[in-house]
This record gives sequence, C-alpha cells and structure tokens, in this order.
Amino acid sequence: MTKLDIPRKTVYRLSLYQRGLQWLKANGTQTVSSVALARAAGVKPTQLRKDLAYFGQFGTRGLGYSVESLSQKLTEVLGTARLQPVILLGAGNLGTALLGYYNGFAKEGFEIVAAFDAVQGMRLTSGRKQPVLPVSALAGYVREHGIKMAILAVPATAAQEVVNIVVAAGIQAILNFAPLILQVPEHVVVNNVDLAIELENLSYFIR
Amino acid sequence: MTKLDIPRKTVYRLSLYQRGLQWLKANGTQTVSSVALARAAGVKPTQLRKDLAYFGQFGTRGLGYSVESLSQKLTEVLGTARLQPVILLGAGNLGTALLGYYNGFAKEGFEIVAAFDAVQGMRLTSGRKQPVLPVSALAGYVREHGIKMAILAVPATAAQEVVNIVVAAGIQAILNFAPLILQVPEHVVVNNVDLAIELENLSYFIR
DNA sequence: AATTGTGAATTGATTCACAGCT
DNA sequence: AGCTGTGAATCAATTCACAATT
Repeated sequence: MTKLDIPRKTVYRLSLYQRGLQWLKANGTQTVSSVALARAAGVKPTQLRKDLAYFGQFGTRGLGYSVESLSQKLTEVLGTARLQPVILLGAGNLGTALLGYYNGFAKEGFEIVAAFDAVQGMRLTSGRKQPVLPVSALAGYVREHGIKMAILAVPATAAQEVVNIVVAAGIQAILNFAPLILQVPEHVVVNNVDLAIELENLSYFIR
Repeated sequence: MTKLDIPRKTVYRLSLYQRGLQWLKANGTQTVSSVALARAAGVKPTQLRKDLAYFGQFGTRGLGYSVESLSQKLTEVLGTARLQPVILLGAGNLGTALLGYYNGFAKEGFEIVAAFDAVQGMRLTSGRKQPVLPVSALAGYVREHGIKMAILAVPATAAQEVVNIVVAAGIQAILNFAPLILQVPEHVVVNNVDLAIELENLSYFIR
C-alpha cells in the first residue's frame, strides 16, 4: 500500500483522531473505544476503524485502543514527529494575523521561521521574532534552509507568481489563503483555505 | 429537487464558479465555455456541467454560458443577493485578525456587525467600527437583529458553551475556527476551518 | 463546428454485518 | 461479553460518451 492509495479524507480524519487522543491523554485516560473516539471526531465508529486499517492494526479486541500508543502511531504516520519549519508568504493584514496565530503552534509541530513580503519590514516587524524579508531573498532562503512548507497569504494577483518562485526553489506543500486555484506541478500539494467561500457556502443553507 | 438533494460539494463549487465569473466580468468577457470556466475553478468541465444541471439549464449549445446571466443565477442560488449581517464570537488574537480580513467583504455580501467577547472592550475596539459587546448581551442581540450567521473564534474550551447560546437565540449557520467538533441541532449548519489540521495534513504529503 | 446536457458506466467512500480475538 | 478488523453491500460522486442544439 503506497501513500497515494490512501484517501485524502482518511488522512484528514487522522488529525481529528489525533486531537481527540491528545485531549484524552491530558485527561489521563489510558484506553478508548472506537465508539468514543469517533464521537469526539464527529464520525462513525466503523469509519474510524476503516481509516486506521489503512495503516495497520492498533487496537485490542474487547478492549479498545491505547491512547498513548495510538497517538504515537498517528504522529508517526502524519509526519509531525519533528518540528517542521514553515515560511509565511505575505505579511499584510491576513499574514500578520496568521503569524500571531501560528506562533502558538510549536507544540503542534510547526514553526514559522520567516516571513516574506513585497514591502520589506511591514507592520509585523516589531514585537515578532521572525524577520520579514524581501521577495528577492525568497528562493535563496528556501533552498538554503531546505524549507518544505509555505503558508500563502498574498493578494490573489501576486499569488501565482510567488508560488512559481517557491516551487522552483523546492517547496513541496502550500497552505493557500489566496482566493484562486493555484497551478502547481504534480508533486506539490496545495490545501486551500478560502474564507470568503466558506461564508458564501453557509449562506446557501440559511433559509 | 429540494436543497438537501444537492451535494454539499456541488454547492461549494458553485462559489468557485462564481469567483471565476466575477473575474471574467471584470475583464469584460461576455461568454465562457465549461472548459474555460472549469479550468479557472480547478475542476473538470463535465463536473461543472453536472453541477449546474442540478439547478437548470443555463448554457447555449455550441456557444457556452453568458458570464453575466450565469453569475446572476449563481448569486440567486447561493443566496448572496442581499448583504448578510454576521456576528463575530471571540475578539482575541484570531478574532481580531478575522475582523480586519472580513471588513473587506461587504462586496462579497457579508458584513460583521458586532463582536462579542468574555473580556469587554478588547484590543480591537480602537479604530474599528464594530462594538465589542459582552457575552451577556449575545442572546438578546442575535434575537433583536435577527442574525443568522456567526463566525466562531473563541478558545476550544469556551466554544460549545457560546454555540449553545447563539443556537438557542436562533443562529442558523456557524463558521467555526475553534479546534473541536461542535454539537449542534440538525437545522444548524457548521463549516469548520481548522488551521492546525490543514498544516498537519500537509505534513503527511511531504516526504 | 462547437458546446451543452445527461443517461450510463465507473470510481470512490461509507456503512453493514459478522467473524475473530482478548 | 465486548470490541476490533474487514469482506461484502450500499451509497455517493465523478467521468464517460454521445445525442441534442445552436
């Protein structure tokens, strides 16, 4: 079974399970059933079991799952065992906000190590630990530090251009906040977070 | 065909098509084919046509779709014809950021009319047009102004409690940024935006 | 000639039902 | 007795293939 045979939705739910497990661990719970953990993740128990089955057998029949060892296994599968350096592209309104937000994420396995912006030394310079560098330094930085992940928070008009630069420099995954569909090569993964569309989508459901 | 027979994913893509159409309209383009519009939305042309087929026939064979009239139709279907008042729950780090971000959204059909926080008069008071009200005023405000949509940006520990209040007061749709699965009645729609999980998910795909 | 609209075929995801362990 | 693991069945979404229309 290769990584590509595993449904993206399954991988996504793994993170939900992981969160449930963290919560249980903090509570001192040792063991959890698929029913209980599935409820915390908002899915059906059979789905949770099927999801885990892609990666192996982690439970004990009649008993459930060990919170500690399942969460360890998920960490391994998800690749969050080591702290992952991430760069922030765009230090405007949204970018600044995200920086503040993600600064609390070291415990989740990610650290924003630098920000880049067309305008150097933006708002966020003061009181932040990350430097705000010019776009001209982007390709070099990514290559030199072997950065694999980027958060994209530039205006839609600049997005594709910036993406081309980081992709050429070796970026493998992009969390995209810009409201457009990015064109990237096969081997680059993009997750889109589109706040305007989420709101618009909700408005369909209110009568 | 009732609203519930239409796949959520289809509704979601409608917003992507709408965005493509806006872009074409701004460019002065009159007509667009399913191939071209689908590319802008990052989907296959047949999917776009199937999606539209849920709502009717809007194209002209041999020619394509009228940019103007299709976008008008989507506005109608999505329910974004009128400006929709939205409340922001939580005026902390992320909440403040979202407020700044969504302030640019009046053109998209949404307006944040008030923010609520446990701590009154938070950071964002100065320079913002929206009042920051205490949670005690929440239920009354929602009922009085007939608010239907809320953006939830409070800590996970407070989230369910706040949701219970707004749901009881009549809220119908929630854009949830808090990292947990909310328990809500059938008739309330929740869209989750989980930034930590999006990053974690990406880390699975980098080798 | 070009392009939509759509039934049929396919692919993918979820849920069921129960065998297999502890 | 309780709960996982999983093949089979079901349900849902996507894509194909082509007839219909301008």
